[in-house]
Amino acid sequence: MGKRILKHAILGLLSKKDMSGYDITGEFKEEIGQFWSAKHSQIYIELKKLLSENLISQYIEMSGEKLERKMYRLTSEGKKELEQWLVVPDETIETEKDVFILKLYFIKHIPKDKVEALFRNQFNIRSAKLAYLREQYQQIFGEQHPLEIDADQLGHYFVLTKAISREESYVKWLEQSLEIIKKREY
Amino acid sequence: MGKRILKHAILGLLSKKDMSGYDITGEFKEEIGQFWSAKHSQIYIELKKLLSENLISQYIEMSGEKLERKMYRLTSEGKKELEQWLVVPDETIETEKDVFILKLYFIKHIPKDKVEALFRNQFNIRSAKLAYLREQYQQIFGEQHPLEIDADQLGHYFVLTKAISREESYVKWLEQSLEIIKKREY
DNA sequence: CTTACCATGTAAGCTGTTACATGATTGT
DNA sequence: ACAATCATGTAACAGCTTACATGGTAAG
Repeated sequence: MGKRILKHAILGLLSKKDMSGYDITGEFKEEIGQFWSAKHSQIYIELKKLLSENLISQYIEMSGEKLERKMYRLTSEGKKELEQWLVVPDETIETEKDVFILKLYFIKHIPKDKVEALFRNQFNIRSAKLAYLREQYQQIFGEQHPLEIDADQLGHYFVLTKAISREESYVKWLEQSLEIIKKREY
Repeated sequence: MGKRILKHAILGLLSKKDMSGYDITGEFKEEIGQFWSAKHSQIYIELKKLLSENLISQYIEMSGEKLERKMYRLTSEGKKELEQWLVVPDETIETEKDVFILKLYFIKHIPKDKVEALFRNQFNIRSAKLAYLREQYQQIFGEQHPLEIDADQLGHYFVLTKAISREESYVKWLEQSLEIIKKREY
């Protein structure tokens, strides 16, 4: 049996407010998408499953004349399920897969100039992501001190600071490693 | 079509030396398992696929009287395929999934004492991992300067330093975040 | 003798991606 | 008109995990 993480991610998102499948798809393109995501095709299927498990309920909202938005709301059962899942500590850590580092493990088979190109590509992507995350942080929290952040925004704060910390560390390591590559003859 | 990453990971591992499916399974429990891994059930299937694609060849080695080890070796085609794959820059970054941070996004629904327990649990797991990685580094590279590391070991060096950097950053962020949690009333 | 490890494989089921398919709404 | 975005869904396939299944070897 799988761990049904998407199931609980959706329950969590619906705990903030009622949403459609389309809305949920959009959420995974925002900050939380740094740590979990899914495509709409999977989300619509999961929503049907949750509905049949009575963890969520459905109602229709109209967008204009004909366009139906199927809105979903947590049931009390769904809220209970979410709360139970949240407090269970995870005993093990999943492999945090990273194809760039996997490739680097086989660096012996990559020509030196190509190695530098791969590093620069990764540096550009990661730097752009970091800049985007910092901008998000500024827009939402500005110069606010963490102790003064609203309880409703605390989850958002942690997700953003974690994502920023992850990318900062990545970029720093890339810089250091590229320096080593450039200095070495191999 | 998928990206066939396991396929190339196996080709990469076989580029170092001939291995059995069991050996490859073992490799994914070592350092490279920090960035990619697979279970034996998947590996045996992938090896058959690679064999039918003529990217690897097979021979039998005996362990004792009756126990057969099916050894695999890169073919020249396989080596070419690997080298081609290695130099292609990845345009996008996959979501680096992390269930702990996902849960934290829904912190509003976790009682304060349980939040602290979750943090401490994560701190213990990550610290242990970091200690293990540092020990590995010491054993393999000791006080050696990066510019003096053997070309054969360079991939290993980058994978280990990246894993250490990742865990250091994670632990630091956990400490800072737990401080905030403890100071806040919510 | 018994435990841990070596060694390979299949089956069932769940998770996730890509592609196919359709139609409405909003802004230019 | 046209494009971008809103909105929902299914089908086929690929990736991955868990469980089932079997047997050999080495050390105490």
